[in-house]
This record gives sequence, C-alpha cells and structure tokens, in this order.
Amino acid sequence: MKRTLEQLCTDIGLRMTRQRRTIIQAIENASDHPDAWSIYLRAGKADPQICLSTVYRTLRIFQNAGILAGHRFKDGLHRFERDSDERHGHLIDRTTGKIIEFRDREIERLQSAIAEHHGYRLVGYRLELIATPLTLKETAKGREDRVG
Amino acid sequence: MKRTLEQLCTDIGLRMTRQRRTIIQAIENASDHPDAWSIYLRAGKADPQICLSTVYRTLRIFQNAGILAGHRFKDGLHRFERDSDERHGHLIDRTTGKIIEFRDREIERLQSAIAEHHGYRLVGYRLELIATPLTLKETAKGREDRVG
DNA sequence: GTACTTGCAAAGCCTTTGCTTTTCA
DNA sequence: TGAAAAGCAAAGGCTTTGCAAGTAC
Repeated sequence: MKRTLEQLCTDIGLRMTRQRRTIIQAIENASDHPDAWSIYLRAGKADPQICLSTVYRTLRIFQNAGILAGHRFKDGLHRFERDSDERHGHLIDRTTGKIIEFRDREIERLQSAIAEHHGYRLVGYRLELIATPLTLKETAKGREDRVG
Repeated sequence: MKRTLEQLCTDIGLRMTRQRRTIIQAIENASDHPDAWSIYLRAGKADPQICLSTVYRTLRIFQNAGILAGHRFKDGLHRFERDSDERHGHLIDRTTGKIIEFRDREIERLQSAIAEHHGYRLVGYRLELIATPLTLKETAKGREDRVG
C-alpha cells in the first residue's frame, strides 16, 4: 500500500515535528498544485504559529529528498505536488488557469523513442497542454486534429 | 518569406531604437534559450551602454506582443527564443543542461486528442524531456538509432 | 514637437540563509 | 543530551517600476 508522506519522511531519517506534520497535511489535502505561500496559508489554519521560512525549508527538503515534485508553470512560482515521479502531464485551461492532470502511455512511449533517437534515456518529463474549452460547435463537429 | 524580428516590431508600431536593434541581434544570433542576463551580456558586446532594465523591458514587450516565446525551465529563469509559436519540445540533458529542440507530429496529434477528450482545444504546448545520455551498452542494445 | 524609450536607482517579489532558541529521538 | 529543526529577521537573486532625460517619427 502507498506510503504516506509522513512515512516517507521518517524513512529517510527526517524528524517528525509538529510543523512538518501540519505542512504534510496541507499537501496531502491539496487537490491542486499549491505554492509555498498557499501551503503557508493552509498550514496556518491548523497552526497559526507556523513560519513561512519553515514552509520554504520544508518544501525544499522534501523536494530534494524526492518526496515532493516541484513545478514551474508560467507564473514562475515554485509549485508542489505529492507525486514525485514526473509521469503525468498537465492540461492548462488558458481561460481560467484550471489545471487537469492526465497520463497517457502512448505519449510516454513516443517520448522515450524521441529521447533514444537523440542518444538519451528518458528519466522524466514535463508536459503542459495549453488549451481553451471547446465551443459547442466544435464539440458537435467532433475531432479534427490540429495544433493551434 | 519569414519576417525578421525588426520587421515584426515595426509592424506593430514599436519604435526601432539602437538598443532594440542590438537586443534583436543578440536574439537572432542565439541558437540557445538565453535569459535576460545573457542577452544583456551579448548585447553589451555590441553596445556597452545598454542597460539591464532596457533588456528586461524590451523582452517583456516582445513577449507580450507575441514576437518572442518565453520559457521557464527548472532553474526558474525567464528564457526566451525567437519562435513564438509553441510547437516544439525541449530535450534536456540532465547531466549537462544542454537543450535540444525537436518536433514530433505524432505526439502533437496525441496531445490534441487528449485535450479534446477533456473538452478542450489545444492551442499550444510545452514539452520537456529530461534525459541522461545513453551508455554505450544501452546504445548497442538499442536499435539502429543514430545519435543526433 | 510629442509620445515613446532609455538609464538609473529604488523598490518588489519570491526565496534562501545566519543565528539563536526550541524540540525531537 | 546532542543533533536537527523552527523562528525571526536580514539578505539574495531576479524582475519591475518611477521619474527625469533622451530620441524616433
């Protein structure tokens, strides 16, 4: 069964403090990709004492330990999410900023092939699809492959 | 025939100053994805007077105008490149940081399909493959792939 | 001539760090 | 109790901005 963040932490010898538990809670409860400030705010509800630099430090430690994955979308903020293996893409709604996660094996297969073609072995990827909602008309018309 | 950056600028009513010409030169000559500081250094060789904030301002204006494409790789810096249509991926050598551009229609086709599956129309994408060089053994094992 | 641009310096924003105090194991 | 972590404030790195002076059109 899947290990909790807390388990992963102690696994690698990190001390489990009140603050870390709070931060972990905030992350496990998140369904989005929060940045340090959001996590600070969310954690602050459970523990108003918590300090922003603790949040930053903790996130960085988790990221270096491979427990958390860090992203940078266009806004430039460090954003975090639970899965540390970079094995999914993000579909970004350009009109609202909403982010949908997806995974597609076929794309991953092609990616590996491309990397190999260039003499590399794929170890991770970042895929962001920037998209706008389909209009009713487009939806009705059905698929017409295009980029742009 | 393809328009030069300078033409694109005047097209949209931007004044063509010495500094802008210098910055444009630096960008057109670049084969990589320079950040503001690199562009400042390169432009500085042609015009030592040029000011970093002018570089920043100019890049931002160009980006907003859709003349330049901005990226954020893991280092978090704003990086720029000429093509403003986001129609290619970046293969990133994790060991050296080297960036190789590529384009693959099949992946793009899949991307469109995924977007549509979620009710969206793809308007652009960002694809970064993080990879490590193949070892000799792996290369031999693999098929007749050439190293690009 | 006038509106747009630059240079400069200062401020801003996000993030990291030094140091002392606190806490965990 | 010793080492790791937190809190706080200050510094750091990259980027933006206000304003006076300069320049393209």
